[in-house]
Amino acid sequence: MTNKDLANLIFPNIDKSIDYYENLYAERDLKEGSIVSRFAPSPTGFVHMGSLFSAFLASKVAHDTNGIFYIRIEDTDQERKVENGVENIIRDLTNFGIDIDEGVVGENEEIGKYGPYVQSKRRDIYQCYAKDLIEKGLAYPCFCSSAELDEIRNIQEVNKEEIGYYGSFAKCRYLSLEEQIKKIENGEKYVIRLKSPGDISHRVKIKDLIKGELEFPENNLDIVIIKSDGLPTYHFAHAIDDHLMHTTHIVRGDEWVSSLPVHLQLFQVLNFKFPKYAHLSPIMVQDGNSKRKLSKRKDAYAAISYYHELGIPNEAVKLYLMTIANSNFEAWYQSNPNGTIDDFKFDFKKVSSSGSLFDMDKLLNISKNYISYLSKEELYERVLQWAQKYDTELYQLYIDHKEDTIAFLNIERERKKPRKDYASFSEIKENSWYMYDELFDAKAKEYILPENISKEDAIDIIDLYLSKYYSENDSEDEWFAKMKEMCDSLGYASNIKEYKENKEQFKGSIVDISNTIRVIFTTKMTTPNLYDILKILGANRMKKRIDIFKR
RNA sequence: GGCCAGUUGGUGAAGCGGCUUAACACACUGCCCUUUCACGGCAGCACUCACGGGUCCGAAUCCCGUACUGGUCACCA
Repeated sequence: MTNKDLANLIFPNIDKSIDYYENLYAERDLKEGSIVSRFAPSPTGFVHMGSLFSAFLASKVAHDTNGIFYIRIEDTDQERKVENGVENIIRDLTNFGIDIDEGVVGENEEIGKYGPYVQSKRRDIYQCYAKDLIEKGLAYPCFCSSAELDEIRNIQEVNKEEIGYYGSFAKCRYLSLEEQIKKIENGEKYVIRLKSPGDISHRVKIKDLIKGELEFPENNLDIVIIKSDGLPTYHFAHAIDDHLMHTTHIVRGDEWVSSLPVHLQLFQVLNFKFPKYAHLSPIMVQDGNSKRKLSKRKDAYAAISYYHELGIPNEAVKLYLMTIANSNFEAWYQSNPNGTIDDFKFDFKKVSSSGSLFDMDKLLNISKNYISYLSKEELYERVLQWAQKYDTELYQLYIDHKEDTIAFLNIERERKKPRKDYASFSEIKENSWYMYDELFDAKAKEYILPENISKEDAIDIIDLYLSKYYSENDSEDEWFAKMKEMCDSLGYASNIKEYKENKEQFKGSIVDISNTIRVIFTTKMTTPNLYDILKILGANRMKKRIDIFKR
């Protein structure tokens, strides 16, 4: 009886050698310094902000260095698998504008030479390496039931001993080959465990690109590498896949740092080159007095679909994520206003090693800025696209009134510091409905005039304005000069300063007059520049709206 | 409980032993500009860097301890 017999008994159908796979998945032909990174989600639901964050950064570093960013699906937990899981993930990523170079790109679609990229389809590969380990006496079958494992744990807890399957607690480690074979032939269920060569009194040092030098006790736990269903655990799959797929940088959440000693050991035992790690701190959220990880269940805004529905541009979300990721990004972006994230060189060293609180205000502000710098045509197109999906009424209005819409969106836009009105596309309608007769006419209107102007005053003002002062073709300067002229003739101050100094001498000021006009045409006291609004409305529609106001 | 990490304002943070009377951005407040709003400008917002010790001529920056926060200790990833 030899280890080889045992290995053959356990994996009778594995006939390839590890050399076969080593040769099949040859080194990548990339330039020195090119980063190969990956996003490796479990298909358990949609992509949320946290995983998007790591996917985004992983793709960013790869693309910064002309490397490869690929997607691998980690579906070794068959129980947690979700219907359409893969499709949802790919959709979320592509909707978000993350370019996938390789790997899974659809439910049953993949590209690249290092596949399959779905772990459940790589069973033979994992088993091949596990078989090799058994042959070499570096892994063994373990027949302990979960009840036995619980018992071990209980004993360890009451004795305040190290918890886990190791040393004398690792009963199955000391089974003879004959016993092992007999148990297998009896049909007992088992897993494959690593025969850990580690010693807890030894320390291991591991450098993390974000967290810096980390030091741990060496792993001495005989961790499970192949589960009883024949699929690998995360740790084992990680080592095999990232080795075979030649991942250079592992970018993942920092919930993994504590398994680093296990991973290091696995790479050593398998004789693989240890990759570089970058462990990202999670995005946190304030919950009462404490902080917790952003949760897809508790926080609606954790879902990226939330931003799509709201009409917050992807770019804005990326900009936000990059400002949390690299503290120097914001300053860079300010000094490179025409640059895009692609031009910015991401640096792991600048990543904060503690988790930051999710700041919606900041995101909204970034979005507001981003939208303000879109050209009028771009904005129109973007809103149109968004509305097609989320607001069909607005969509129709945008189609029917393209020219006026663009003119409206352009008010105070084409200048060095444009107006910042909207943090999201969904805010636009509530701030522009009055520009569309369809909405204006249908709406039950409430005109709130300036305090010192009665409805009768308002009617007098508007009649006088239209008959004597308004001319459709006036330039803004001419228009404003006439407004002043009218103010003076009516006994309202055309100069605010004068008005403030001698309030008693006037009935009011030009503010009252322009707001009266504003309210009559829009019902609102606050709008973008009145001159532009009137220009878009035009004389005919103005007259109609005056009639509506009078009744 | 063991192991690991983090702790600068309401938020994100800069800072790496003297240039810090702690950048910058968001939020907030006030003023100015102004036909409203928005933009813009200015000012205010941490008497101090979790706390306690130590090293040093000098500490937010280095060391030790404490507290707190987070992660992890599965046949889940």
